[in-house]
Amino acid sequence: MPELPEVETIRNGLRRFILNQKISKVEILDKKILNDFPKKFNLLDDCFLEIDRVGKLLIFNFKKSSLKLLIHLRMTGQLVFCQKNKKIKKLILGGHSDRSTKINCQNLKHLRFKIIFKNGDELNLNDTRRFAKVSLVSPDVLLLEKKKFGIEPLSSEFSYLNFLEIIKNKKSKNIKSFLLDQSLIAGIGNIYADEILFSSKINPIRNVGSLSKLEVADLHKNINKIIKLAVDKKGTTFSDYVDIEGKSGSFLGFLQVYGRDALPCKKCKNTIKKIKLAGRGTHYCSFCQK
DNA sequence: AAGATTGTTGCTTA
DNA sequence: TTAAGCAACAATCT
Repeated sequence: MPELPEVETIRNGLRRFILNQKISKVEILDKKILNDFPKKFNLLDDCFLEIDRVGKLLIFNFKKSSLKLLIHLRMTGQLVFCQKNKKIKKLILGGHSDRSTKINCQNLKHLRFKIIFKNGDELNLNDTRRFAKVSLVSPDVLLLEKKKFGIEPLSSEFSYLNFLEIIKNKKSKNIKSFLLDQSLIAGIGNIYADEILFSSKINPIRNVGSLSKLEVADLHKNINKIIKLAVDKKGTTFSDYVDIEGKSGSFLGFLQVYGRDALPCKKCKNTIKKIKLAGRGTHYCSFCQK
């Protein structure tokens, strides 16, 4: 469930806690989540120098090793930072709003991967459904991976002109699947796709080619606006997320259509519809979105 | 108790 | 060549 804003929130949280901490051990508890991982590796006494993000993918850079640790949380992955002897013992840095997966350091049922630091702190990867992917790869492989991603919606690359360039070759594509396509624009998932389309007053069943110039311009603006706002609010899907000040992700209160099936539209009171599109539950207001 | 859920890949069909 | 649709992946909740 974590989309760009949630992954960015996780990245910011992690940077504050694990950078420059000496690593003492890497534990693999479930091999299924390993994607591309060497049998032998040495990260003892190494540490994380910086954490990057592309789309929904986290990229961990080491100080000594040239290898890159890649973590994709997919749908139910959660990163939990556990401090050994501090006031804040647990810090849930990712995951979803499902109450059943309230995670803590002692809940080992869904623990898949773990990094232990020399001072006793731990970074745990929990994942109920085991879809998460963890890789440890060379810089070359990372470059190949990065090429699969489209433009970053919060980068300066995401200009109106570049957006036109992306959209002009996809005229026959459905607008919702266009937004969800990671190779075109990186990081938008189901929640923000619905919110962006509501904000742009565009019906999700429309074809890209049917959009007017004005609608395309509006859509471009709203992709940036919604994603930026969601990052500011530290994401949506963090029922249990707490940052160091004890604040949780608050975009939930800003949602206009997602999860509001059969509820009145916040703008016009018309009933929000829910349909299946691009294989995903899609929420929209048939009055506001034409 | 069947169906829905979420992200991504991969297959099939048009 | 392109895109839509669907199953698969695994676990859990409704």
